[in-house]
Amino acid sequence: MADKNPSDLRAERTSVRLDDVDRKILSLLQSDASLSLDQIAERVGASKTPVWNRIRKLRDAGVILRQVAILDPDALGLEACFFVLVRTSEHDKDWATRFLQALRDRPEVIEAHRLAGDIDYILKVQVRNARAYDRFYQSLIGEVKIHNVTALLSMEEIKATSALPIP
Amino acid sequence: MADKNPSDLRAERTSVRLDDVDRKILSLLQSDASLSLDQIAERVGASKTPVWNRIRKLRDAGVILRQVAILDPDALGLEACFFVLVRTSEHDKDWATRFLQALRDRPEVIEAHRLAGDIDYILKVQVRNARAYDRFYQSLIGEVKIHNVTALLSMEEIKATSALPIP
DNA sequence: ACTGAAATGTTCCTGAC
DNA sequence: GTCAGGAACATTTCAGT
Repeated sequence: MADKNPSDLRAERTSVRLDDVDRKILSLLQSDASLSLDQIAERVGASKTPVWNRIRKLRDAGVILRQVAILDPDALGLEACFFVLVRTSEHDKDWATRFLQALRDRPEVIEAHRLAGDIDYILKVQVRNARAYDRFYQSLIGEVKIHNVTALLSMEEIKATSALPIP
Repeated sequence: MADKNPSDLRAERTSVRLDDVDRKILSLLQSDASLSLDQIAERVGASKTPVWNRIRKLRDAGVILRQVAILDPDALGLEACFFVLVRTSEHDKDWATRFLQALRDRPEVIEAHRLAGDIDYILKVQVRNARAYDRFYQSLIGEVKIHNVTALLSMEEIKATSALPIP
């Protein structure tokens, strides 16, 4: 996988200009990246060459980041999903660095965001069961000091898509 | 690609047995599904045919759900990400059906979970900016009655992966 | 800038061993 | 598990529109 270099000069600040054909291509690839060039060309109503050129351009422009396989958490026995709301008292840079590293090092942490407002961080954590979550939690608070933690347990995944709304 | 038949007898309730080679294959495909069979075979230390048979088995068993392209939200101009905590007073089935449909219909809703505890639902919403979030919010509460909503604005995506921890 | 065709190399997938 | 081969596909190029 290509690393994201934050200092490189890709056109990420100014959002890329897309026409309807680009949008259709992106929309198709977001839902099924195993489609062949022939199938994509047919569905967007163009021929292979221009479609191929557009996909290349979208990749180079950084619109398409990568292609991945989506696995079923249940089939892997990962039946518990928690959203974790974190409040911290520490706000120095050293603490933040260690906290971020702790999150990046733990594969159970699927997603982590720093927030505006009185909750400082939100995590999405996918584990086998509640006991596995507790192990994760104990290990995390053992590694970095955290003021307050609220865990929200998901009972049902109503919707989960990797597809962004294409503007 | 083979169609998924929802009524078939896949072993999704009992988690599938995996050996180290399966785990390696899944781990590779989770981070880069554009790898060729040759490359995967080389990296897991096996030859093409057995690797191909394993991938087929993992697909048929429902462990590998699908293959998608991951897009960059910033490159698409989707610079605002909100986590939305929803409390409702209504708990009848009709309300739930309409609420779920409203979420499924809105492409800004990337993720939606029903929760245990005093917060009933959590949503992840990806939009262009705060104004677009407000439009989404107004439209949602206009469609279904919601008791209480808290929006958490993401300032920074610390980690975001589609890769599950493989047990 | 797109189409259609064609050439070439690569990869997939099957079947034999 | 290995190997080999035909089918399918991706990736260029090129002439015509």
